[in-house]
Amino acid sequence: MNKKLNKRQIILDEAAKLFKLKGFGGTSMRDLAGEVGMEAASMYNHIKSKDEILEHLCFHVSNTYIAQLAEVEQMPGSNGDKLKELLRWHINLMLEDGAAVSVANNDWKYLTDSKLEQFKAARKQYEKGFAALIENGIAAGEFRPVNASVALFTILSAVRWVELWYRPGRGVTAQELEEDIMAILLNGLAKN
Amino acid sequence: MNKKLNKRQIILDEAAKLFKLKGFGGTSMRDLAGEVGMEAASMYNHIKSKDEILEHLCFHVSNTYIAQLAEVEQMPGSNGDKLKELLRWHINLMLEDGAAVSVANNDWKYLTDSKLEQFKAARKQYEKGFAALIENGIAAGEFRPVNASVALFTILSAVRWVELWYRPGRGVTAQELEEDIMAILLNGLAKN
DNA sequence: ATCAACAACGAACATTTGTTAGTTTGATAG
DNA sequence: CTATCAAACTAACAAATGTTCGTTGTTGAT
Repeated sequence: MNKKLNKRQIILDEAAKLFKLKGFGGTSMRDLAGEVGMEAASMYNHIKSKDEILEHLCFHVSNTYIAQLAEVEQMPGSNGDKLKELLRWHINLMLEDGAAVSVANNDWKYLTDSKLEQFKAARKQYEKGFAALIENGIAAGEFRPVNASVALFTILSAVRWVELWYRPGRGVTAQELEEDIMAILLNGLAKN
Repeated sequence: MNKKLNKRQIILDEAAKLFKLKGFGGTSMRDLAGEVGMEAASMYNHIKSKDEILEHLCFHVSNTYIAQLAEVEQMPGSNGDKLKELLRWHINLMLEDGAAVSVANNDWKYLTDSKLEQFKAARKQYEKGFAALIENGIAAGEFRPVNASVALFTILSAVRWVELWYRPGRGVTAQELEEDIMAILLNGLAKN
């Protein structure tokens, strides 16, 4: 049974890479099977359907997001500290699990019916919590008085392309990346 | 002949909307035809193929980008002024022609072979010019000394989601949007 | 040695896809 | 009225897609 979970995980991991590279619609089950090293039909011993793969990847990410938000909310410290921590976490997640995050960012729209609604709800929940953090910071005088939604999306989307662009050993270190992104966004939001 | 160009334009516009909504792979020619108000086969009197539609949308955007960059480069003023102008232009393009920009941002990977290379080259050219602008600003002491590539992608991707999120009349005005995004990014990049 | 469970396979399926061919319609110019 | 020509239609195509079925090894416990 250990082996079964293992093969399933391989399929999921490989799917994340392929979906990121060619998109959900652009990746056939035969493509994926080729990458995994078996026939397409064989994969159905480990997964239920192509949709299930997408669901797993998307909700794995959204669950992680929400869990991390809850953790940061309970942290001691100023709103600026919390935002900093969340931002740092986002960047690192991109560096560590970028393929899955990319799929959740780009291919969630191919989720089916109820799962789609579920995912959108999860995303909205995360965004609401994140926006509240910014609003609190503005109310406390820590942040520049901008529209919280605008700040939220500016920050979230700024982080998104780390994964599409960053390649280790290509002139920029991971630490430099983290520092510079955070410098721009946190100073941008800081009052004066 | 006027009418022919018109119908073609309708198809292209509707395709941009659908591709943005459901992705290139998720949109069938029959879907598109339904939206346009004719049979799928009839569209081939106006367009050459589904790929041609994608190519048109992508290169229309990349050409606009490059033209605008050239214009800004010739502008008088500091690097900060130029960056500000380019940023403002980006935001407005998102508000005016967001569907096409979305397609160029998300579905360019489905371009075929030589067109794909061509598009990547165009994008690289734009990024290089944009990065040079930032580097000049840093060298001139206008901007905080961050890695230019990191700054570039932070800015470019921050702008990307305007289109996915912004809906007129939903609490935030276009002007507020523009002001706040620019405030965060320009202050973030500004020295001190 | 036997049995059961699992995991891989080849073949086939029903659909959907982009696209082509041939035909009909409808407006316009002579 | 008729010839013309673009633009729409119906029908069909071959290819690709996700998935199912029945079979065949393979493994581990009894």
